[in-house]
Amino acid sequence: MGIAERKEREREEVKDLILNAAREIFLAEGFENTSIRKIASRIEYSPGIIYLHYKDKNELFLALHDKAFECKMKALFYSVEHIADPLERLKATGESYLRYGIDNRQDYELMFVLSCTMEALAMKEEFWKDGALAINVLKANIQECIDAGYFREDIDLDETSLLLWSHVHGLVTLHNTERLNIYDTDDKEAFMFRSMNVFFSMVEQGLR
Amino acid sequence: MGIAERKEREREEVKDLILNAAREIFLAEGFENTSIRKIASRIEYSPGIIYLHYKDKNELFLALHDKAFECKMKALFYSVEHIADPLERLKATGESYLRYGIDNRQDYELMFVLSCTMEALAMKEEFWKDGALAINVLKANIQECIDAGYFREDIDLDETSLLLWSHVHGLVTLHNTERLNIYDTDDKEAFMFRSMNVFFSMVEQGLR
DNA sequence: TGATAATTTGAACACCGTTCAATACATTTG
DNA sequence: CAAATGTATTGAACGGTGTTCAAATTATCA
Repeated sequence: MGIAERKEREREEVKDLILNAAREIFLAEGFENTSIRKIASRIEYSPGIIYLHYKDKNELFLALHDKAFECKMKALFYSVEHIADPLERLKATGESYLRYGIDNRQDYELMFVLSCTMEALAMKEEFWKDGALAINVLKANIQECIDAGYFREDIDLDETSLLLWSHVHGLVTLHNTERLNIYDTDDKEAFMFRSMNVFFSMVEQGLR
Repeated sequence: MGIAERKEREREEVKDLILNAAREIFLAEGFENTSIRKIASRIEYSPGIIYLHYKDKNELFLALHDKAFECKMKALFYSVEHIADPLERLKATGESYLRYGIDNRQDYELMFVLSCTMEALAMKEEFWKDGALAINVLKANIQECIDAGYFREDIDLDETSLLLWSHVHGLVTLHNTERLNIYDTDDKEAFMFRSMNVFFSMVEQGLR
């Protein structure tokens, strides 16, 4: 029965078409300006088609979220995998995260800010697959730092990972929402990275 | 010339009416659901009236932003003013900030997340009055910690204040956007405060 | 080829921010 | 006091939004 399979394949193709168009518009124009009608007209279908593949706009953006997460988080951790020293790798991860967050605002918003994606997620059971994975890599890295004698042994992996994550997340979001303008600095990015250096030197000394 | 003054007073009254209605709806239903039409109908005026007092929706929200900032930041710093020890006061400030951020999501979003307010601000010249003020209090507190011998003398006030701010801001925003759900904890709030304690113990040891 | 099933459409609904000619009201003038 | 002027407010209209669903189109099967 090759016919049913072809149908299924064609369905998936349209679904991908939608997702890619959505992604393109989203990256170029942001969440607010990515409308169902725009997506539909870009792929030369009627608006209704989207609702035959995604329950609503939230679910479409959740699909974008998942794809970005899958792709970008893997790339992030992969890019620092070669660094043998766990503390150096931890620092490099933070720097890459910050770099990525400010160079890819839309993606970052999709993954870590927008709540429409979380609303869609809450409707599902499979809570956090890739997200949990990323946190696990971070926690493993912290454990390595403990094992290597950089950090003392009694620190909690969850608490410490949140401590690190919230710091870089805070930097990215303050930057991306223009809140760093209160600081009277010419080069905001350099300023952030300097602040991050202070943070890491503090981590190095303070978790020992 | 009492007549012109009365007119002016009436104008201000309507402007305040708008602002208060906007605030009420915003607090109850969030940014997305606060529409010009809803605000107008609540105060029993037509939608057009709002545009006679505010250039657009962004400027209306900037007014809400300014009011929240003026009121809430003052209250925050005032609530810890009595603590003599600078390090203890710094910790208390962080805890109050976190507490406020998660107990008042809408207000927090208004002050530190929404970019519509920043877009409206960018159109104005008077950049950051209250915001800068808040950062200055924080920087002064850090300076006191240096003077009291808690922190070493060569740390940079700007970098360190950003370090502290971005941490608590990160915690609040991760919490408020449901991103802490990746952690398998029952009590997210307690978890955050524990993480913050680790952070402060790290600050204490790492900035000395 | 005709009947049936699956796919896709696009008009319709109830909203949104924003504008602006027209209306309603207040004040001043004759 | 009435008419004329000036000001404040209205609300319909414009071009958008997410979403639904009867209807039209297209593809498969007998």
